[in-house]
Amino acid sequence: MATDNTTIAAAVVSEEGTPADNTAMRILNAAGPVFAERGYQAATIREICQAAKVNLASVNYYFRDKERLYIEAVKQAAKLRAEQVPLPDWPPGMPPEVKVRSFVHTLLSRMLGLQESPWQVRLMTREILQPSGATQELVQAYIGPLFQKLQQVIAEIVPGDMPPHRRQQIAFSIIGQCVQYRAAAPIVKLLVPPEELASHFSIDALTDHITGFTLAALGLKEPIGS
Amino acid sequence: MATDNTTIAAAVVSEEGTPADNTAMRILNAAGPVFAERGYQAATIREICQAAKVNLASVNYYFRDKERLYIEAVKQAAKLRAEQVPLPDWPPGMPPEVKVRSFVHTLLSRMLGLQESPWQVRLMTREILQPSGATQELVQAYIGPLFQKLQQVIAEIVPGDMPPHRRQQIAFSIIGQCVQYRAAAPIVKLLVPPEELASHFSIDALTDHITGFTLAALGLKEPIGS
DNA sequence: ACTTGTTTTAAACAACTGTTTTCCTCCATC
DNA sequence: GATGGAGGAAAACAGTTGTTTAAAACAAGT
Repeated sequence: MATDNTTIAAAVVSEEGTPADNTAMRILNAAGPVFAERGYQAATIREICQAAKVNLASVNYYFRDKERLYIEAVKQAAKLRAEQVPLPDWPPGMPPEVKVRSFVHTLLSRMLGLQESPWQVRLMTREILQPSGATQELVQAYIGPLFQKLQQVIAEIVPGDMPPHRRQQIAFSIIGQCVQYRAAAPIVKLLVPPEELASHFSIDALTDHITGFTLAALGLKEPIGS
Repeated sequence: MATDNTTIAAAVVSEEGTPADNTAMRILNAAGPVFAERGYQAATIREICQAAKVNLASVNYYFRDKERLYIEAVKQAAKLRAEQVPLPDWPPGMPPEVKVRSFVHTLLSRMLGLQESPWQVRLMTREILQPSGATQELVQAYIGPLFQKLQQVIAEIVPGDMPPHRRQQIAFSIIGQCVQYRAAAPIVKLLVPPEELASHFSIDALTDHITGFTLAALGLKEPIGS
């Protein structure tokens, strides 16, 4: 017996540089993209096992359920993406405008990939929109720290006596501006002419706009209309 | 035979005040909430028929497929929601600040319901995140007009020589701030203490914040930090 | 070599899915 | 009154699903 309790993931992911050759790891790596592509229900264990080149029964052997496998896949997606695009860490004395900009850039880079959004992000987006068990850990490991760090940056800008809920609203305003280009990507594509998409809705162009919009709202920059 | 081609919906929804007692209409009304709740794959025809109190074969009789039924359900959700919360229409001479505010309020009201978000919105959110055929019509009938109208309001504020892609970016910044409270609702609930949620993240409170943030960014109002 | 516990495999299982078929009931038309 | 087509009801169908079983293969300890 390999699966005794909740420490499945720890045993599966094991220590750092796993060559990912053991069965459980192969399953986990194959499951992420499939879940991201098809969604929880439409994804079949058979497809995952085929992609991982393991036997059909392996999923139930190593991860008890389809659901447990899904949760582990979501958790690993968050872990991977946070490693790929770590939160910025600035030396002391860095001006807040720069922090906001790099923060926005990090957020957009996490959401949108270089080409198309990576499976990790698509899987997490799915989970966020339709919570199914892994949301809480997702927030704790991935979104929570990000949210806190953003609030710290905001606190450096706004007056000290501003109530915390206002800082949270501002943080959500920044996050919301970034996130939608992932969540509503198909719609953005339908609303914006394709030639403008490439030039003015790239990560860098959007970083410019969102940073400018936000800093203007906070009084650190001229308003948008010059 | 009742379903011959693409004019199914027209025949089903028929003229205006349908008493919704005919079988096809009962199915359509029952399908929306079920699809919104479970998603396309997890929703079963049997559950829909049971909710509509019609025979199992009726879905395939009136709508050919499960997929056609789904598309019709999405379209009707957009139609219903647009009727429930129509876009604002202002008399000439109304100052742009007021237009922005009422627009934000409308957007938030569409997204968030009075209590919890209605099934129409949840279904549309699903479709947007995972396009499956009805997205295009959804954009044309529901999101497109909204986007255009918002750009008109923006055009009244910003300088006339501002390139169109900048107006689009601003429009997305406004929409993004609103939409996330629907798309990422479970996460907002996890990040914000519940007592603050009710008081400072209601539709009215968020309207105040987002309007203020946006108008400040556009130079129509003082920056956020007083 | 033999035992012991773990992993892998192929097959089977039972439940559920969308869809189709078959039959029955109306009800208007000739 | 007979006829025919449309609407509805129940059953059956064919395929897929997650999961389990039972046997085989393997690895290591003695």
